[in-house]
Amino acid sequence: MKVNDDKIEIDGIDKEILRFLMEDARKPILEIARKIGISGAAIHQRLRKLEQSGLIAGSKFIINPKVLGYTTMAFIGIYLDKAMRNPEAVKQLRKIPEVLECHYTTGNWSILAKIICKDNEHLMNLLNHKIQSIEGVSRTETFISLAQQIDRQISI
Amino acid sequence: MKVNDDKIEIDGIDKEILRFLMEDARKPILEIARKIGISGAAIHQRLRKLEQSGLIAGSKFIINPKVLGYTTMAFIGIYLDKAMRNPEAVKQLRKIPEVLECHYTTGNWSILAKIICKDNEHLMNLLNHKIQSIEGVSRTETFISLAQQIDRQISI
DNA sequence: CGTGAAATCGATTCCAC
DNA sequence: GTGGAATCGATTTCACG
Repeated sequence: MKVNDDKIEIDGIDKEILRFLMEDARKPILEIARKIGISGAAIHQRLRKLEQSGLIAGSKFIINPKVLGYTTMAFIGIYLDKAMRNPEAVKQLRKIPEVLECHYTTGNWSILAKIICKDNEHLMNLLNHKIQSIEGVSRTETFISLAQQIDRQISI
Repeated sequence: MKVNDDKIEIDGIDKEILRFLMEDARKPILEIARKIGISGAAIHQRLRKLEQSGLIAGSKFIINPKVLGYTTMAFIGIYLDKAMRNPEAVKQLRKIPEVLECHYTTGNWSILAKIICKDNEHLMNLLNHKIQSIEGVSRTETFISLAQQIDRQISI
């Protein structure tokens, strides 16, 4: 899909529509229409515009990992050997389903990853057997999330 | 909504349904029904079960912050004074819309936050004027995300 | 568990205004 | 922007297997 990164005009009505759908992607359009006093057709027109602008990147069902027994979230700072090409390490990380996010970062590490595990033992096995064994990974630093207090998107 | 954290049975059909909807929350149920060879009513029954189990935590439209000019993501490790009650700091962080995630973590910091900014200047202002000025924050360490390579949910 | 049908409502597009 | 028409999907309910 083409993305126009420039000249996006978002008015207050667009924001109201988006705020509803960012909370619940399946909220009925006609219900939103009634709440903000606009026709359903107008909402559809605006949503098409917002999709074409690239502002709406899609929609997702959100899964609660705790219900599947995944109760341990952690951030892993990864040191890579200078010789190692970072993309190869990322390719290996992508194969590990527990890795939810992976960023090239400034600062101490080459890569910062966010991972989800069932428990501390699972986390330890992941670190020792899967992440540490990636070629080029020299060292890792682990920060376990004891509790996530904020989880949201950009405010519009 | 009540959440049953135990005795959740997810079979292969549930997983197929969820995989579709985790990619696109507005994918037509009947389209999913046709693809996996089951009736629409059966999908609805399973979705009700999955919602009641708490596994489905909701659905969201995903907004692309870049289109709004937010191009700089960063992780901030926050050191808090021992005397400071952490919840008060979180309360202040919650008021800062640029803060997308906030975790109590093991390790060096008290808190690890993920934030989104328009640019480095915006990030600097946020750090100097909003985060550093929170009572109890003694020091911060900033890791700018140069590129996010992986962004996904738990695999089911 | 599953189905198919009915009923009601929403989604989506199109069009005339 | 609007409303109406048309077509399709969403959702629930139900009788049935």
